[in-house]
Amino acid sequence: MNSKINSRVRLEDLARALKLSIATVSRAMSDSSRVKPETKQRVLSKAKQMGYRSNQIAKSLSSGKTNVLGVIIPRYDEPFFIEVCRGIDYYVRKHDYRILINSSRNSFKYEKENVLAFERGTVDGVAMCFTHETNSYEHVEELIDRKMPLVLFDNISHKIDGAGHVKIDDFSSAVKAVEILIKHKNNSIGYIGGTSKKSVFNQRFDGFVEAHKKHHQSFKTRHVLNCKSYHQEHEFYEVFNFLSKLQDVPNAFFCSTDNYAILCIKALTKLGYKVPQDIEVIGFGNLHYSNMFTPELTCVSQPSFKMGEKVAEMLLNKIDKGFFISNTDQNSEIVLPTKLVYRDTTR
Amino acid sequence: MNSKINSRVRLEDLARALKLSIATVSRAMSDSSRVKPETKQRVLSKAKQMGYRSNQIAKSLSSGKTNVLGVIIPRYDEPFFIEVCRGIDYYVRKHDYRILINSSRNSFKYEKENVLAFERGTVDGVAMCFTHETNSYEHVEELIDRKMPLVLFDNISHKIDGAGHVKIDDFSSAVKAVEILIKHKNNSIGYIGGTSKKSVFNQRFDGFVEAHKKHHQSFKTRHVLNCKSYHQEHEFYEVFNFLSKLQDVPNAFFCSTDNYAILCIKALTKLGYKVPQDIEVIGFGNLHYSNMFTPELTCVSQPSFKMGEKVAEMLLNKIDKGFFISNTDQNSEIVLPTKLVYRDTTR
DNA sequence: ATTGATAATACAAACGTTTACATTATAATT
DNA sequence: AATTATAATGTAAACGTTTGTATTATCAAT
Repeated sequence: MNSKINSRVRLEDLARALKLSIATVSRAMSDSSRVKPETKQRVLSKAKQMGYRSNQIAKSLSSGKTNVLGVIIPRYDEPFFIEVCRGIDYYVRKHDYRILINSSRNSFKYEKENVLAFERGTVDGVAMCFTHETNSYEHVEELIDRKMPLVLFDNISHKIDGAGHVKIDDFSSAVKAVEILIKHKNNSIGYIGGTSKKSVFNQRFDGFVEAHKKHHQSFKTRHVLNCKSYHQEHEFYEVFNFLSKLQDVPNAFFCSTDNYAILCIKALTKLGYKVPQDIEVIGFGNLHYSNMFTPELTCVSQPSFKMGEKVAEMLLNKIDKGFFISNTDQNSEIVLPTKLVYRDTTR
Repeated sequence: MNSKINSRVRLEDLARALKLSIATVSRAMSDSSRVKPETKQRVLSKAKQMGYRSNQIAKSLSSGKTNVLGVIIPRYDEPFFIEVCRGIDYYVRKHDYRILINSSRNSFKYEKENVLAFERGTVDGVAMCFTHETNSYEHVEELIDRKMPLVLFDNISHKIDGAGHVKIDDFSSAVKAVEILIKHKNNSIGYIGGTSKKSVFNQRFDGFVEAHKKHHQSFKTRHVLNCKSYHQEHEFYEVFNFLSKLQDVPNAFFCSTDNYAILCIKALTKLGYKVPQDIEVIGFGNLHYSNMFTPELTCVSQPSFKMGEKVAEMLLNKIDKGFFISNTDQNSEIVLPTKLVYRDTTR
């Protein structure tokens, strides 16, 4: 069985040493009003002396609470997700919770595995962002059926009944960004973005389209690139290839992430264009390294840390209340504001 | 007590439904040879039908194993640490483990809290990197006393008896990098790095000194900067200030991280210098975005993902063996090789 | 049929807590 | 001194597993 039992101090050991019952010791440790101050003091100092550490597993089994939140992100190596995790962590620590992060490695299969793992009782609630592959939702619906508090964030194409939703308005944010480019008298604007399988990217592209429509301007399909690659280097070549083959390079680009914007600028520079003098570029995200580049990137700033905090807040509320905020409830969805950060890649 | 009991299917429910004992059902679920194939089949299909999910908490309490590894990193927002986590995660998943990441937020106080949390039985082992503030080690020694398998990585100034150690050779890597700059006939080389409180930075600086000594070349103390800031923007101004005040800007810089190298290049560019034509720069780390900058960064490549894998391997070995690889054991330390990646910031 | 071996299953304790309920101690009131 | 209220502590069940040991079933050999 348990191989470490011999070394661990348990409530029982404290109880024996103090000639008290386990119950009293337990209550003393949790500062219950039912044990007298003097006894509490004795227990506490004995606990310290004997190096007692409560067994969180036993506590969890008994109380039905783990004080751990599960977080499922599509991948580790995208700073946005880490930033959201940081926000979640920051918030929940104040409430004595910890987070267990699982990456889906960009695969629906792993996403399902991760959800399954969280059905095993190791977490009190789940925060989650879908991969680009996800287009069926039985796995999360089952999670909800099992009464697991769930909050979804970012990349939401599809509202899930019983889950909370935290996102930004990708569509209008994109509209605003592209409108800037239009107002700057760019009559030919290109779009470079990630896979069209990902809902957020589609919404940002739709915003790109909408801005054109709104201002009675048109764009060329050949100026639109939806990248398929996942590795940094491949992505760069995809962007570079795309741009180098164009006869008529647009005067401006709207990119669906900062990463694409940076790659776009790099490729344009390589092709002899100057940003922003010849061509303007706007990114999306505002990663912490976006202002380390020269020229510093103009972009839509996405409140990733804040998003994490909101996700956490919503999730802890759900856990607390012990019931489920319904989809019709105004609290089931939070849309966070974005803002445009003007830096050096626009004029 | 537990508020979810009503909904959860337990072994007992399966047992009752199948008119079997809990023990048999438990054994069937874990594919024990003591239960006959036909019964196993019945159990499995009933489990599926009733939507049974084993309770990991109960399992852990009973078996003394959580199948979770604790990982303590100084901070989330440094891609190096995330990359190490990714390596750990990648390795341990193959062995049915998960990781619980805790950030110390660059503070020794939180680091101790994190260690304490892991003494509560929620993890089977701990992987950890010290913050720059850490210079006392009772907390980890206590962890070891409590028989917790422990592997330290990166930033190790001080060997801890009973712990495993995984690192790179910061000193020689720095020597090699600076030697390149010397071979390129740079007779004046500067150093820009992080806080001298952090062991890895000291070791890299010592390498910088050693390379000079080895080649009978000297450097000026006024060409050395140990940054004190922690925020991206402050860091930039610190670097920019430092450089703008110099009468005699060196012909080359060795920076103790990629980040400083990038900030250094940005500052130099702002001051009108061309990299690498006027001034060469070498970074340290090889972050995934180091080659997105123009010019692409020449740097010492640190095998962060690999480091994670090695940490994980060592930790699982310790857990398996159930005993402690002593410090004298050759297996208690792994030093991973680095390599110099030549890109565009050197000639 | 009886015996014996072994396969299959059952019983019950253990893991370390929490907590409802029961008991005992203490102090205030008569 | 007896009664009562309440403060303090104790007893034991429960949380859902695993696993050592005990029991029963099965079947081959006599």
